[in-house]
Amino acid sequence: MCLEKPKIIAVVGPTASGKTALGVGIAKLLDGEVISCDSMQVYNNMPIASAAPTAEETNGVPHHLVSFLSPEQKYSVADFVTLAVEKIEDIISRGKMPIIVGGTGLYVDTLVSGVSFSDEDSAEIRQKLEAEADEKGVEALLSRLSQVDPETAAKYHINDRKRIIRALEIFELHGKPKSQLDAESKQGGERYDTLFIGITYRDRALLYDRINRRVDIMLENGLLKEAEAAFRNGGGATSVQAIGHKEFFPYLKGEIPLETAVENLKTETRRYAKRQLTWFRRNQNINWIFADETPDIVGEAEKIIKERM
RNA sequence: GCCUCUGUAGCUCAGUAGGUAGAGCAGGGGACUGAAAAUCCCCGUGUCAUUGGUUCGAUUCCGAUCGGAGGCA
Repeated sequence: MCLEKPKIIAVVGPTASGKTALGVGIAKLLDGEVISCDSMQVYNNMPIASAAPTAEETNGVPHHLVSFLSPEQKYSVADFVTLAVEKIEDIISRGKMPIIVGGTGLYVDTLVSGVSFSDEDSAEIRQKLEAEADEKGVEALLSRLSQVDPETAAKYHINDRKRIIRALEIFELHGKPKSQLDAESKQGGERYDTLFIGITYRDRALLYDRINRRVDIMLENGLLKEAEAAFRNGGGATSVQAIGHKEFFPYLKGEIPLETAVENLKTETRRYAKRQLTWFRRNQNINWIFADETPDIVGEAEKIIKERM
């Protein structure tokens, strides 16, 4: 017996492209609820930096997985997928349409493609491997990896310390090479029948203009204060990574002028958008909408939905 | 007005003892399965300000012109 997979809609695209508005527009159209696929919006100390949807923006449409974690709490793809799957089931059970909206490509793809995770706790192993890398060098770890998992080792550059360590960590924890585990994790096949709608700008310069302007608006909305609060709390593992916080830390330490920090923030955001585009570009199933040549974006999305769903 | 320095990649600057040039940043492309807004890899042709001269050959030497910075007055 083969049950039909649940239908969901995924709205993806680079930062500042207008995903939030589109998600809300589609939700209104289909009586849906939004699940944020974003690794930073989950934290409750960075609503401005992460551009978490405001009450005004959501306009009554429920949004899930936003601003519910304090910055000390760890979060990962596995956590995200577990929570998102629950939310989606819940939304469907209430007869509503799940709409996943977000720019964290790894989260979106992992959720949709049906990768499954086992329980694991590898903090100790990782620490041990980190120490070993410091002592003997990453070369030693990579050569060990090529013994136990030649397929993965061949894909990694010697400087990709993080991934080399993770691959060894997986081997020590599960006794299986990462390449094998990855293959097994996909056995269930796609989790949903997903309609992808992407939003971006045909002219990259226009996207970059929007990013620059949005940073200025965030500043007007109190971004610096938000970053300062995070800084005073020791930064937290998350703010150290969060674009919109980390760029102000050197300024708050008195190392660079404010305007330099702002410039750096704009540059980092642009580069982030570029990486997001690289990620999404390889997904051939995305129906792209170009905001700079589409007067009625929600209308265009509606057309796509009617045609393909 | 005179003197000195300076004009090389989008930006900051190296460099060529004369044989058409290279770094950082920006920018572009790619990767990505428990940190992912993170992490990692690859990519550098530009009238060497303009214009004369010397030379087999000038971005490099000399002159003039036009920008820029500083000094003298």
